[in-house]
Amino acid sequence: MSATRKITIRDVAAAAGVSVTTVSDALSGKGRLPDETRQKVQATAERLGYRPSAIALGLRERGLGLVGLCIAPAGNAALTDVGYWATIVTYASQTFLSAGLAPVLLPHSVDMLAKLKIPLDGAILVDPLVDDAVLTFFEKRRVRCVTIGRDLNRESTCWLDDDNGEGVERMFEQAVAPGSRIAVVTIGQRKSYAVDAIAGATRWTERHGSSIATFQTEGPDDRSIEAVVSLVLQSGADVILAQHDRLALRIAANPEVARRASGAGLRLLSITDSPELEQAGIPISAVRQRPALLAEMTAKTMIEMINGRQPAGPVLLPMDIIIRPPAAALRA
Amino acid sequence: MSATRKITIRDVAAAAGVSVTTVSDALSGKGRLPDETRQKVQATAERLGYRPSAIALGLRERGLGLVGLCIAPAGNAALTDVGYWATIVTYASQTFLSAGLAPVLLPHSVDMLAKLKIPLDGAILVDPLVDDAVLTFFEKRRVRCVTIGRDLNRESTCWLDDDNGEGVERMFEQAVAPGSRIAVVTIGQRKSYAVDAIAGATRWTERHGSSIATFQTEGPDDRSIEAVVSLVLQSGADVILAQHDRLALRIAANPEVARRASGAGLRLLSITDSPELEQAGIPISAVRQRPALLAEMTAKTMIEMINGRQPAGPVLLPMDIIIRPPAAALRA
DNA sequence: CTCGCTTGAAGAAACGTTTCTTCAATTAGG
DNA sequence: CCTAATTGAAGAAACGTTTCTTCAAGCGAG
Repeated sequence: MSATRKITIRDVAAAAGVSVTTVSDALSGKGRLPDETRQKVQATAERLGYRPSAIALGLRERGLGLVGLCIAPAGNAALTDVGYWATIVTYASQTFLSAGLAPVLLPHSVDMLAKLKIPLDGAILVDPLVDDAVLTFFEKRRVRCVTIGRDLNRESTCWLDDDNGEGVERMFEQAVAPGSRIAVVTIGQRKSYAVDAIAGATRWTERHGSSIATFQTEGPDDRSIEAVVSLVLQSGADVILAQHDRLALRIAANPEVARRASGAGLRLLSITDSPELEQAGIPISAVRQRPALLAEMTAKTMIEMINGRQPAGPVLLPMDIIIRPPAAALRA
Repeated sequence: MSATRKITIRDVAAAAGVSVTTVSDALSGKGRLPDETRQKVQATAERLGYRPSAIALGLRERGLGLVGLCIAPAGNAALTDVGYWATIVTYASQTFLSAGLAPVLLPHSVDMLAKLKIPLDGAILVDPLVDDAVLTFFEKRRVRCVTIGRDLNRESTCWLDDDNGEGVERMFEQAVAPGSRIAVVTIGQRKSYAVDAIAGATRWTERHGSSIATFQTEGPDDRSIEAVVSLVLQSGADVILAQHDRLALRIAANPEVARRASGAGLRLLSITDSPELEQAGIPISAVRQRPALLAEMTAKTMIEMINGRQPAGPVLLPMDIIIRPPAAALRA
């Protein structure tokens, strides 16, 4: 420690008895200098423990190579709670670091962001909300931004996502009988992945002459969910499509759902997959997202943008379909 | 987008027909300016979309408020795989952000770090290796560093950790009968937490006249572990203390261990806890680490250092003890 | 009328680099 | 021996701010 003043290039120059230009040239291997001078300067710099100031460098180069990583929260979940996010952070960071860029973890709060005085070369926003304020903040500050998923009320941003629409459509193709009555259960804020997934399901129903109805839970509490589930059951649905795995598990916990599902009179599907679905009492088919690949591609898009290339339009990644057939089907 | 040159304070000054000083004063609320001028300048700045350069600011202020977060890998595990690390990253980041500092995710690789030209105000290193090269790198660059756990071959760094020694000692007090024959099984690189834990166990044995023997596996593969376990069993140990939860689970999978443990003739303990231990076939007591608190305190220590206060010596956090009594004891 | 105080605003230095330009001294060539 | 080219090294500008200092104009008081 000991607040020793930082050693600058001027200190080295003075100590070596040369000009700052000479020091700069000697250390960077540029300019026209005899080896003798070069070595003398290098030795002096070493002795003094000189390190060039990254900030001064950044001032010249117009950028330090910092990229933000920002995750819009879903409810009260934090990075730790959602493996999907942790995977994205890990892989995006890795990609950035390999390119010599440093990933900065950003809060999804305009107030906190405003306090951070850091020169971002770009930022990735994961799961933006509708009318996302952070996205607006980035636009105002002219920070390049790529999102994973999209802000449903915004046209302009560059985004990537799993191809949830195509994924769900394909899952229906494999797991659902034509003519089925579909019930979609949504929960929480309107998210682009859910919208796309429902669009995919709708395309399937249009092709196969099935019906589709959407149910929205009032809240994430068990009572609201129970209420919606009983509505769904009354509606005579053959197939329930849940917005995400946690919701699917809660729906699966309903005794009537479990009874009908085990008898193959009901099929439970989820728009997102997770290891926990494996453990559910009844089979739950799902579309599996690919956060690692998604993160890598998003980071690469960001790198392209930083290097001045025009970003491509939206990119949609094909997904894996996880079919967990009902016991009845297995027996057949 | 569109590589439009950045708007500088000079542009605003020219557009408003004033000097840069006036612009700076007008926008920061300092200086002596009539409201009229102030507003005119503010309007011009707004119109042009002027944003002060964070780098230029940083150059004056000697620092941008960037703190590194670096995790020394254990084997091939990444951030995603270890909940402990994800928790640390989450909570440390939160603490930094609340203090207006921006957390940067750093690789545990000197080569990659050297390519990153960023002005770090400090860094946290989690689980440093013995003779950790990254720690040396930080020292050379004069980057303030706090570690979670410590480099066993280094005296000088400021570090915090769970109090593994006291924790294990207390666990023994509660779970182990005096006179027991203790076998400690270690795996992988020598880590400070394991060294401390073994020291705690040794203190307990010295007080209670028990014996302690240490076994090191050759590698992380099942064969090496089996070999060590059979040695341990031959040694007639009553108590096995495993270096971490994953190792404990593998040891628990040994049939002979399971047999003896279910009969209360053997007690299996682990230096680290995890939810998976709950699911093990036999009871495994453990000391539970507190990554959230640890991360918060470490981040606060770092903030203190950045603010110029002398860091305290090592800080050890009291741990929770998770006793999972053998079935025999439950019956009694 | 002039001195001194206040007000409004500009100039300049400093933060730490790199790079472009300049310049003197040395060497080679005719 | 004089000119031209080369070599070694320094000067200065630029990157974008903030802040300390300076300065002129206006105004009231003596």
